Amino acid sequence: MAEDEDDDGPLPDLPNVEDYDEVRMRCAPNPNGPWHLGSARMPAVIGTYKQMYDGWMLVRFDDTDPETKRPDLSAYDEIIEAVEYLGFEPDEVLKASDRVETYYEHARDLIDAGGAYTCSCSGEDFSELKNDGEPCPHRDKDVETTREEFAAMVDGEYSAGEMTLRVKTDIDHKNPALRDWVAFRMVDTPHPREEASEYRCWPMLDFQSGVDDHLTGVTHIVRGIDLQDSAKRQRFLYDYFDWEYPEVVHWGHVQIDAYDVKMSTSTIKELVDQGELDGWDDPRAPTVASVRRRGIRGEALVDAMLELGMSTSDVDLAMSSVYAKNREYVDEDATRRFLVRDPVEVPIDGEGPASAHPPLHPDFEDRGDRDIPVGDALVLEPGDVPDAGDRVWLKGLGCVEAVDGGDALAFTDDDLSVVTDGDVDVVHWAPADGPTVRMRTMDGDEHGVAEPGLVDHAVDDVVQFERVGYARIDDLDFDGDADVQTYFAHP
RNA sequence: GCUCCGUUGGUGUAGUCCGGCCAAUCAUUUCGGCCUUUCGAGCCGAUGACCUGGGUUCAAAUCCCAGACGGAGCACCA
Repeated sequence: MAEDEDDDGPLPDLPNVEDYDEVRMRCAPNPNGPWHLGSARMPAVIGTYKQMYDGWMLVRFDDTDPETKRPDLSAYDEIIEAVEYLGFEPDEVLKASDRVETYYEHARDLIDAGGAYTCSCSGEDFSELKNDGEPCPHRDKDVETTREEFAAMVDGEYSAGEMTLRVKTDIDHKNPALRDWVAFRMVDTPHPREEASEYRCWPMLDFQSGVDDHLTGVTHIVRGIDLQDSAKRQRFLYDYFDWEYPEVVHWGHVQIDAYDVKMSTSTIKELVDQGELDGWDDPRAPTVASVRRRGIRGEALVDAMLELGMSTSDVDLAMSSVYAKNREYVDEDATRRFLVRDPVEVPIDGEGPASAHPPLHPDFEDRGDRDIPVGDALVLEPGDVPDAGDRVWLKGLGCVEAVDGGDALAFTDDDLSVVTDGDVDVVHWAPADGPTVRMRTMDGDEHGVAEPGLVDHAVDDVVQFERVGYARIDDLDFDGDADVQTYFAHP
């Protein structure tokens, strides 16, 4: 890879990079729950830009709403873990709820600059005036009164809804979304973090994030189109403070196919609470934790996210694209194993080998062979059981024919040519007394019997169940309804 | 209603700023073939797209106008 030049990297260039000594970016999640897959796009892109430009990345928890987007105390760590799983390391981690005093200080400065006023209008009243381009009666309040009332807000002397601090922008700006927006409001519910539980006066995102971006020297902001107007609102703030606004790039929303569950933190949380999902890492949940548990590499997710590019239109991420990327990472290390789902037990008689020795990995013969005993009965998947008189080739073992009206199998003396000629299908199989397996998939749990060697793996190994697909070994000491629990990744 | 933004094959993307080299790139998907005692990988091949209508021009995916469709914001959410 070329080191410099615009030799196309994995992402389009950020604007005006040459104007800055260092590209500094932030990933600003709301810790109101663990991450869904869409959230992974932010660290994937920002982390990649960090690598492209040898830049700096901050993870800043924008946890300034203790009520409607109430932080989940365990989500802070889970989000950092998710970032690391994706392969990135934040240079710094901040929590907005630790920085409330800083926001207050800037609010006071803004008030002194004549840039804000306390307002006791109800939401509806203000909205009505605003939509007509009319100032509210509080707009011309003198600075001293605003100072006092803001101090009272900070002291918690108002209840929710009674008082706000508004930034004075342009009350008849042609875009109604930009007119005199709220910078601080009262929240009665204490913040779940002990350290922040006394605050009642909380900044809104546009204020908090605007101040923090400047204070942390952020040069490039990457965010969703839902925050398109944010930059425009914050520019008023930056003008009052005489700050330079960072470069901004917006992208569209991501949808992910293949899931029945809506990709929204609140929806997933609800399903988990109701027990519809077995936690955030349920394979049916469109979450980072879920694909991780399935053995999908963070890098694969990142690669697929990067292919979505940076367009502002909404995009659909095909999980097949994630799977394609993941195969490239895991195939080489994925030991081949047999797993027979919905096993049908069939006795096997006649003369034949006592065991089979297919390779652990066909591309790496030097890794050795498996040892699969045959016994007097084996299991096949229902669709693989031959009808009476038909033959199948038991992979690694040999050709068998259905005898006794289809109730048993007997070895034939056919050689491999029957397979290469296309007359006989090759199927996977397992001894009937092999370890039982529960395999969790996006479409529900499957049960099966595997070859004995499966228990020799370690947790977290990704294996390839031949003719089934890749799966991660999850629990070798499973106390549920099987000996081993696995999570299916993808074909 | 007001204000932004977007629209290239099934999916995503390149190209659009500075019109011609674009009968449109790459990836994925799907389907064939080769190889293979699975699946995958690998190799070969196929299907498949410039939202619509006008205009400018020798020439438009690219510029202009209009429209359609889609998304976002107009919160004391982030």
